[in-house]
Amino acid sequence: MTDSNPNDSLTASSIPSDALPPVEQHAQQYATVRNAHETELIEDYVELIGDLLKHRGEARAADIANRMAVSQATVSKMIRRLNELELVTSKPYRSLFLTEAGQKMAETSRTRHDIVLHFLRALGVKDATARIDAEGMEHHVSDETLAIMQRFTEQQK
Amino acid sequence: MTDSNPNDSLTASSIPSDALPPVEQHAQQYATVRNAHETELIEDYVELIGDLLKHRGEARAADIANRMAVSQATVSKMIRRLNELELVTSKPYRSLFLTEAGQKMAETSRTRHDIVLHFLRALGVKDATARIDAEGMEHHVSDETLAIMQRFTEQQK
DNA sequence: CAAATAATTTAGCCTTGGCTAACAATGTTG
DNA sequence: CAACATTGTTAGCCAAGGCTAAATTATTTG
Repeated sequence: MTDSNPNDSLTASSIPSDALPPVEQHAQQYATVRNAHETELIEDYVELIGDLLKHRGEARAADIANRMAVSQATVSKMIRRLNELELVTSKPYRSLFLTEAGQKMAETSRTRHDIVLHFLRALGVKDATARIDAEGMEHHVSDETLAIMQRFTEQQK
Repeated sequence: MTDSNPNDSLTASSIPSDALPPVEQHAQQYATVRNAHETELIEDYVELIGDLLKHRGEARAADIANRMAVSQATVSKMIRRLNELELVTSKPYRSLFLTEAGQKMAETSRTRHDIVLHFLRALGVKDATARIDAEGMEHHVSDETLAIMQRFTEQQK
């Protein structure tokens, strides 16, 4: 129980963090993360498709592949999934469109993404780093934290 | 090549949040996240094993399974992987131990985790939420951002 | 100390999300 | 308009990380 971790420079904080949480709470943490992982790639695709439609007028599989640094085959397969999930509509060899559900998801993702990105910049993180971090963090930030981030960013202006 | 970006010549910081980043940068963001995904489960296991050893004196597969809300079979399979990666040592049907590399990873992960957790609490996020968010965020926070988070937390004291 | 219980491992299955290679459709251009 | 280039799809492979069921190995206890 006595913690003498030399690398932990934060043990002086008011709330100690070196105790194991109760099993149920701990399990909940991991389960939440696993759950996020199932949806985050989907959200990334939908968000990107929405962005491409907005800024380029069309979303082509080749563009997605380039922007995600992934093969076209991977994109093609994923688009089939998005179709099954009724998030996009597509005709073979033609550009993509978002369904209503897809648009809603794209918007939500984009908003979350922007809040996290702006927050990181407001904190003082360099742009390139903030973009990378935001991409990874956005799917793991609760609504509660998101609201706090947004407030923080507003106050910095 | 489609998707040439007319805004590529602008400096990063002047790109408004609703513009698409240059393809290479965008690709880098996604690649970084994919890369993080490959290691984060490993890190979670190693971190948890380290915590169990520290607080309970031993790390048993059943405890890991309970705390991760995952089957024992899944844990057993993962332990084989951790062995191959030379992060843990184990004899069949016996408790686990971390190798030197494993200990180092556990410590690093724990430190990152704590910094993020303390930061979120310093921001004003409720404890239970902060724990869940920290679990998901920790693997996606760059060293740069981590340092800023730590500084922020210190100033709040 | 034998039997019951608990813990661990193995086997075999599934889904996801990558890949390459080959093929098909579309677009471009000499 | 025929040939070439680009884009999209399909087939088939792989590894990771879940699961259940069954077998194996401790551990506890009557």
